[in-house]
Amino acid sequence: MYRTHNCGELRMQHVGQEVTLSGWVQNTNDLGYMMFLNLRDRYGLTQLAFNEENTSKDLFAKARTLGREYVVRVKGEVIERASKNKKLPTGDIEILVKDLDILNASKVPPFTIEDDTDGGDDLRMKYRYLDIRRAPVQQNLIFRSHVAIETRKYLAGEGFVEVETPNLIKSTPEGARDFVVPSRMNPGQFYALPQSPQTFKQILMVAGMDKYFQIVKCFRDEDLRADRQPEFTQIDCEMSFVTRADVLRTFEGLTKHLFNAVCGIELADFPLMDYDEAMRRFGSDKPDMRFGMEFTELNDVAKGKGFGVFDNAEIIVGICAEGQAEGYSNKDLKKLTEWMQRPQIGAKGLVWVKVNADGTFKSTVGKFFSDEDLKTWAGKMGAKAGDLLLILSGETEKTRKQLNELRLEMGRRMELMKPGDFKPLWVVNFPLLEWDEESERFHAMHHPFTSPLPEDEDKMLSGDHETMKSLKANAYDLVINGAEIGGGSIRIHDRALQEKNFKLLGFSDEEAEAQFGFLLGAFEYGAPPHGGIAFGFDRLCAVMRGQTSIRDFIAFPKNNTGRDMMIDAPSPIDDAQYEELYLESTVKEMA
RNA sequence: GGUCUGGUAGUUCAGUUGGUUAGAAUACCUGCCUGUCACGCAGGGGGUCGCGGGUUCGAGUCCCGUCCAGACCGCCA
Repeated sequence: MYRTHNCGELRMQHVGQEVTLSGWVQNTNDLGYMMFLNLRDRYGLTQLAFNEENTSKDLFAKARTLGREYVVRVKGEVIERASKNKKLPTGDIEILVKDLDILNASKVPPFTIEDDTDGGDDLRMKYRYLDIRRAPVQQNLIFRSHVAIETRKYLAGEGFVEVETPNLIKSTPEGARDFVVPSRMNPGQFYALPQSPQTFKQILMVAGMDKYFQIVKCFRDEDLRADRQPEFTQIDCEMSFVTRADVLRTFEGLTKHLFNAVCGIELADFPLMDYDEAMRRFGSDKPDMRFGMEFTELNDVAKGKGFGVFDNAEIIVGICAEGQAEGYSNKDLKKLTEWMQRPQIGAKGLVWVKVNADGTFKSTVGKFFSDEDLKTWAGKMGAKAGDLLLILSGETEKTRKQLNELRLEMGRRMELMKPGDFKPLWVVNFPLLEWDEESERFHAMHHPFTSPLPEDEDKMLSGDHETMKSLKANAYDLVINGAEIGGGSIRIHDRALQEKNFKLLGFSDEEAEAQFGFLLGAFEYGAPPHGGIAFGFDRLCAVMRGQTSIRDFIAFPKNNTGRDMMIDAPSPIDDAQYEELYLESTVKEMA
């Protein structure tokens, strides 16, 4: 037998018992006449004690050969400690060891297996099996498991059926780049890994499954970020005979359940906000609602005073940073301006106004605007004495995006994003289409199966650019603390409307038929009205624990070049594999 | 595809205007230590300063190239 107890459960009540424990050596503490050792497993740490009085010479000598991360089994008696450690749950007791088996030796690990490791990311990923021995990483994976289990419980309770969909599917040019898998049995042909099970779940609705879900891996061959991996997990769902309200109610319920069951947090009802409103008030389709600092447009009060930059701008818009006037010197504001001018943000400049306590103003544009003018601005922006106004101008879409970055940066600097504070938001009525400069055509903002709002259906093929831009989709996103947690839509379930949408997106009838003929065909056999949603599971876990990097919630993540550092993938394949797969040698030479 | 930051001991980092034998902490090894728990004390080993080229009497330091890592922009229907 390897153990009677784990390393986290022994307490005073066990004193006197003979126990067997197995685990890893966390550290040794040799005082000469006696030696202590912490034994670690997933459940905690238990101190082992050896001393000259009660330990045989041989056993003591054997204990002294132990190094960090050795795997051992010990038998001994639980005794009360002479000096207790209040920091450990097991700190009242220790094991007086009578028998010690070394189950496996260990090399000295390249970084310390402690909560705050000294190892860098690179090393941690290469030795991920050592990294996962660390409590914080284990806690994240255990947390993730809880969220998955509670998701299944809740959705099963709502009558959802978990159905698996295939991983080897068909490549489509829409959307993200596909990962592609050559088919040996079909020379020159390729599978693609799914970017999402979208079409399959819709087919399941046509098939009458009514409520489907799946916790499913999805794959996108695009560049990575701290919150983006090439393979990631979604809570994917679809429901039949539902309206938007039904979907939102169900998944607001899921979200509340998860926060409650896993974190013990009661969330209030989620507000709804129109996409247009989110853009106007926050310059983002995923506003962080933990703090205000909303946008105020100043076009009507800042134009026509001879300041050319403003006079020629499509929009003049600002935020009010409460109480920040004193904290920012001219030098700080110059630095902030330069931060805004970095290519990543690309603002041309930044206008600032300090509201002084005596009712005067200090600003970059004092030459063009009187204190009376600035007072009007301050009033419009709801500013008080001591506040700092930050104002951008230019083309509407770009300027709002830039001011969004500034709002978030000020929020960070002013520490307005408080840990433990969760502010969910439904963003609804997204545009149906998005103009793509590069290919000079419209793309589906969500995906091509998203239904337009009913009142927009007739306008779909008008051909007028502005009308196309104004079309609204029955699509919705769940945003928590500025992170997009999930998105979905009420789908098209009618062949004619789906064909119309494909046409709008620049598909020829032949292309539509070749790529999505199976779906169009299915729509002809009694497709019910349906809609759904997908949550980014990794991201949800990270946000629930107040973290931004999803890598810490994935057991074996990839680095920012898409490489698995532990197994060293991707890697070349051998010549026989090339031949078997009928791949050209030119490809081989590049690898 | 682009911008920025970094690469020095097993590890995390410092290293001044270019100037003696490249340091600290930690880890590791040895010895001492009657209750440690970040134990303590004494000693020891450990370096192709990512790689290649250049400038210079002299390069960890400056320049060019390159590789690797990270953050971000593009991209992610």
